[in-house]
Amino acid sequence: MEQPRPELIPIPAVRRLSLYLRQLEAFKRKDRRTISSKQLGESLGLTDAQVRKDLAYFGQFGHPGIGYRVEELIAQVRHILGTDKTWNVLLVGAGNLGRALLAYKGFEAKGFALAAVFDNDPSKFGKKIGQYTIQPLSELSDTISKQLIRLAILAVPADVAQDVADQLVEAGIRGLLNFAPVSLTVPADVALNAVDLAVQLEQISFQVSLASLGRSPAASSSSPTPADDGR
Amino acid sequence: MEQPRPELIPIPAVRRLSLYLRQLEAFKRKDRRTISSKQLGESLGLTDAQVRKDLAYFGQFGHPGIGYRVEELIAQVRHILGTDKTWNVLLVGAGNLGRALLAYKGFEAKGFALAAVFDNDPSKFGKKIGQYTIQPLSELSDTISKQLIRLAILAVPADVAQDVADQLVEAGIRGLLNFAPVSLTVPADVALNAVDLAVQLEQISFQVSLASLGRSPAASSSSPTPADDGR
DNA sequence: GGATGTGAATGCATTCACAGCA
DNA sequence: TGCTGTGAATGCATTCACATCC
Repeated sequence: MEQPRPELIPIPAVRRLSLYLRQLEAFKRKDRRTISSKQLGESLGLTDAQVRKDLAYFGQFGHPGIGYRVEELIAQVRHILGTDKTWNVLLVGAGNLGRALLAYKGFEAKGFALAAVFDNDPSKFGKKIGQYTIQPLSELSDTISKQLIRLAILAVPADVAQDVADQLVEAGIRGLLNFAPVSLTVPADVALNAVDLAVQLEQISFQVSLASLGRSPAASSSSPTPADDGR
Repeated sequence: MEQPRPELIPIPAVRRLSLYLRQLEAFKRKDRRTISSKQLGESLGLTDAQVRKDLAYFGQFGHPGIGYRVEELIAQVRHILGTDKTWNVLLVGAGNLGRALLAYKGFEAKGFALAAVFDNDPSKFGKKIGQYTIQPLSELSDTISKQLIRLAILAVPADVAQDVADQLVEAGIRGLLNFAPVSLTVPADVALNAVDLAVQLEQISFQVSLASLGRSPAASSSSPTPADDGR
């Protein structure tokens, strides 16, 4: 009955929650009505116990003997993640990456709506990208309060990223997704996640180097294995 | 003296290694010659003990009383990650995201070189993007063996991602960075990392929801805190 | 003094294994 | 029987604290 104290929820469990949601939506598209922890786990390369434990951190969603009802669990997970309502998201940086993110249509279905685009290059001010007009950073506070924006995506060059982040926080942004290859400093009450392409490639480089070297004499093992995901 | 067995290296330590490298390169640009575990840790929001333990998994790189010599440690970490040599990387998917990745110039400096671009849309075959000519997937094996490519970036729509991944593996790719929002299945000896934009935003949504709700009466805490990074 | 490298202690996260419900 | 939810047991990762070296 009691909601579990958020403090004791493992961060990895929250990350997996997003993956469960993605799988559940895929199962729903295939008209699956219910799913067991075993099946959901297998689709992600996880054990059934892991799936049950993760979900149990947030409440009791399953039905003994049945499993989880797909549609019901989707609604629950969306509610937990906060994506049952739509978030307005602001983008800073109208370079290549920024424009690609703008063009990506997958957001809306996931509960995020691009609401405004900013850049610090005066030559871009007023120009339109699709439906969006590029605004100068000086209009940040205004736009944020008028459109109730709380989340921002940062797709600016590394050398200005901290400066822009500071302005965003100052203007009231509560969560930040950083694509610039630098480590940002923000107040403790501002959520921060980072995606660094080079870091991702380096992780793969490490794994491949390791495999081609060591991996024991039986290096030619290639069982048609389950799925691993971004870590 | 002995190289530590790779099996007992924590995966989180490898992830942080990439972040250490990024910081070290930044310190080098500022002409720092040496750095202590404390300073390196602080720049990333980690403890000194964590930094020392992580680095010690891979060897003895420090100098008691001095710290780590920046340039020396950069070379060591690059060697560990396998980025002291350049990797040829292939891109599949010449859509918005793919083109943005192509345009991103940060790769070379990090040890990765875009070597070829593929798509499965016949109307794109032969077209040029920058210096790259878009090739059909049927030429995968050929190009991979001729240019010695082992890594691939997948920036295709979700519904064809698994199919393309299978072809890449079949053609000899050893590591895969997946941007499609699906969970891929690959053989155990193929390295796989995934970046899903929606998942990243959901994590932030969760954190922000949590903060605005609970976070104890003292919710107005905003100490100008250290850096958190992609998790 | 100022720093590393590292066993030992702690703290988290995962897995096990089973009671209980449909 | 089939499956969940969950304490208890295990296994990893982080932190502590100190011997050691410049």
